Amino acid sequence: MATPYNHKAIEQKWRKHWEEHPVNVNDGKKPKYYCLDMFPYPSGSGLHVGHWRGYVISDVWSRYKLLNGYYIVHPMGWDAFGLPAENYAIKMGTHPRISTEENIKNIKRQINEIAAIYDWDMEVNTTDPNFYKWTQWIFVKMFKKGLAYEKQMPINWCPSCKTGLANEEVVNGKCERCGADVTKKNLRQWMLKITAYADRLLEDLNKLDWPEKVKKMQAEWIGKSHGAEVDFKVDGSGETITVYTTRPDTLHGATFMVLAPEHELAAGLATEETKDAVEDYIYQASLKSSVDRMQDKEKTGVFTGSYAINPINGAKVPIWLSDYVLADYGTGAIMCVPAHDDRDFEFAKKFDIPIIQVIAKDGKEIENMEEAYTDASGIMINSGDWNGRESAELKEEAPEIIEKMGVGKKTTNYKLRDWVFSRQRYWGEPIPIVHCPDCGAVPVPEEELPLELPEVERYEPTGTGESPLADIEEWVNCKCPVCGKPAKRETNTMPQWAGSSWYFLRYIDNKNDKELVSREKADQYLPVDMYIGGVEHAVLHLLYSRFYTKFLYDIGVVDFDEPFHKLFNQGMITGKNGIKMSKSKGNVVSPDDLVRDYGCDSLRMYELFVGPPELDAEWDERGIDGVYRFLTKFYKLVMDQKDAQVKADKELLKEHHKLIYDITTRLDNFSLNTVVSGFMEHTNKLTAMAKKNGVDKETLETAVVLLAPFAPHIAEELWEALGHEDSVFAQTWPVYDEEAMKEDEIEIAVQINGKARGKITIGAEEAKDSVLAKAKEALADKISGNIVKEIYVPGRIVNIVMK
RNA sequence: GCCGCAGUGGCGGAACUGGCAGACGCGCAGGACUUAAAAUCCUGUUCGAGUUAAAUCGAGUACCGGUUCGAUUCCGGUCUGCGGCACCA
Repeated sequence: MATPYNHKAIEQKWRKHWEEHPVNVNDGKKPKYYCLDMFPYPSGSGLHVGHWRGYVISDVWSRYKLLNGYYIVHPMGWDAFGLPAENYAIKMGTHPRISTEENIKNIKRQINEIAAIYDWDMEVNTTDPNFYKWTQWIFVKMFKKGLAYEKQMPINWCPSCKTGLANEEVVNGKCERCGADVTKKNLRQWMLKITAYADRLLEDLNKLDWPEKVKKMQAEWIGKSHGAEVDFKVDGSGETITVYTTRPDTLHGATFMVLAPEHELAAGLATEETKDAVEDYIYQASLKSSVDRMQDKEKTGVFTGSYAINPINGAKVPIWLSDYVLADYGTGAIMCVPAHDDRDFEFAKKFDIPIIQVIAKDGKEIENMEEAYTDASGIMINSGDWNGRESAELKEEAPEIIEKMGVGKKTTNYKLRDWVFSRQRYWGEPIPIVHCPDCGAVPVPEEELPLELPEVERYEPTGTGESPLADIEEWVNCKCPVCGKPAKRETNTMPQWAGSSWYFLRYIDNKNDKELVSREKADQYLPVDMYIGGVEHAVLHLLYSRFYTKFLYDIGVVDFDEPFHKLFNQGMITGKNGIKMSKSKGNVVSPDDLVRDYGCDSLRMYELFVGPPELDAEWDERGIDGVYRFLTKFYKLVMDQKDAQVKADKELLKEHHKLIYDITTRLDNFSLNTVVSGFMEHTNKLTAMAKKNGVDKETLETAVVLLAPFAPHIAEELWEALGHEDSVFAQTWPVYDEEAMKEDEIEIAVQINGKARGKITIGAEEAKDSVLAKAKEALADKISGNIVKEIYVPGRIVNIVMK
């Protein structure tokens, strides 16, 4: 009788062994495979079983690649700057550096419990000056290329986090981090010109092996649209108002025009009579938060008293102001075609403005229009020269026609805005800029980087729009790097995304103090082959990283312009009733107890077994018993049979190759939950076979190698028990033989009129006639009346159709 | 409002290109071992009818309809849940 499965002893033994004899070694000959996890921020609550799942998935995949002959680049690090870390420190009444260090220690311990093959020599921490030196260096490079610039403008402001936010960080009008309503604040900001990369960010999505959902989200976020700018002269003044439209085909139907209240000409268009109303409207609009403005479904507006001339037909159209027009998209002014746009229609109805239909619907002009006809299909009417033309065609051609007429031009617009890059918070990379009264904004010389974050007594956000760094006079006051005159340092810091936008490049050369990454190493180990993490970063981190990578490609740091070849989004593990795990909800499940009670191998397999890896799953730990029982069974099977001296017969050989086939194909499809059930099924089968005639050693060895990526400790233990001195991870992934899997005889179902009525056993290659004869014989008592049709799908099914 | 994803036993889920729906696991029920319990092993487990037990029959993959010899799978419509976008002209 063999000793029972003792997970504690086995896991301890091999953990120690692997520390001394790593299994993933770079011999310089093997091809590389870079498998990356989204690195965690060192939260105070530690890892929960949801984080674990992601890391288990990436480790299983890494070990699978390892067994396929790759050297695995599989690093881990800490996204330790930023709001979450700082907010946590404020709550705990400690310094973020201290709490961050403590949290990292705890999380690192937890991560080591996963027994993943992370290479800790590659570890990075975004708050390490040797790391953020390069975060600052990238900023300086961007500044020198004109991609980082200062601007005074109303930006998204989180009153709770007391800092400005990027557009991407505002979700449904709320702060992505804390959920507070976002307001506007007029601040001097550092901006990154991500819009300069809009086209490439959009086009290159085609190159990526990413979930369609994420690609679509990015494409929509970039929001490219084609159209035209059209110039409308203001009647009786020299002014011109340019509008942007995607529907220039409807130009004849423009019966009014609307400007955003923030438009620079807005106030000036008022006449004596309208002056008070216009000024009041502009003032009221300025008080509204973006949330209010978004949620006000009822349209408001004010007539300026001025008119514009429609350049296509000379019609005089009233100019209105309304806050449904956005100041920062297009030109901040639109032409309004109420007949063919829902919003314009609503506005025209409310303020009693004429509606002129210019595209026939079903060949007709609509009487008593009740809603806008927004399809760009139909024949043009009421459109002068354009009458009779097809609107869809005209939509494409109109921009050029307008351009030829000299009243506008063809143009393209994006929803993507430049990236608000400065934060009025302490815990971030200082922006390496000096403000000189004579020279203006001057970058800190590259050789002086890193510009270290100074110690402060009070690091809490001020809420004034100034960073806490502004209070440190000895730090703020400095000399201009260009002229040497007294100057002041920039006191804003960078957002959390700054470090995470490029950290994956640094892992492979994390000790290099001359370069961000050596070109030689970059060429050898980059880019990332597989990136695994949650979907919540679809338009934040993943978009920013692509932008950074393209920039670094442009300045020759790396030779690729997309960072992550393949992306996998694992589903979230939630608490009961699908509620997100969080400390405040008190439903966080820590992996620690489960590892202690069931072992790492069990938890690893259970994390996969809970459901398809890409879907969310409610955590219910009762099921872990099943996985533990499976490992116990598997252990017993191998230990009982290892010295049985059984020779593989045909049945065993068949089972052997089916096992390889099932596990490999399911793994290749990333169907990790069914890999686990596949192991259970085959182990049950092998256990039954063991009771009869025993199981051959080769089959046991194969099973152990296949199990290794999932349950590495037990696999290594059993590999040793099978008499091997090398590691199970030094083996190669088994290959199945289709011939060996073939069945001689198969059982198939026989249906009558599509309903299963019996079964017959046939030869694998048996001819149709013979099979049908057998089927009819087997179901003779159920066949009556006329047989209309007999169907045989080879090797699958017989269906007899009767009247 | 628009777009996307999903809906299968008591529960998590499986079913490859249309071919025996419910694999595997949890839970539950019964049994074996035990003085007893735990652990382990065996048997059963979609619902309903039927029977000592079976055989057998009927219904069944959110709902309604269609295509097909045959539909969880394909098509059309409806409902529900989740996610994304949301005055972007």
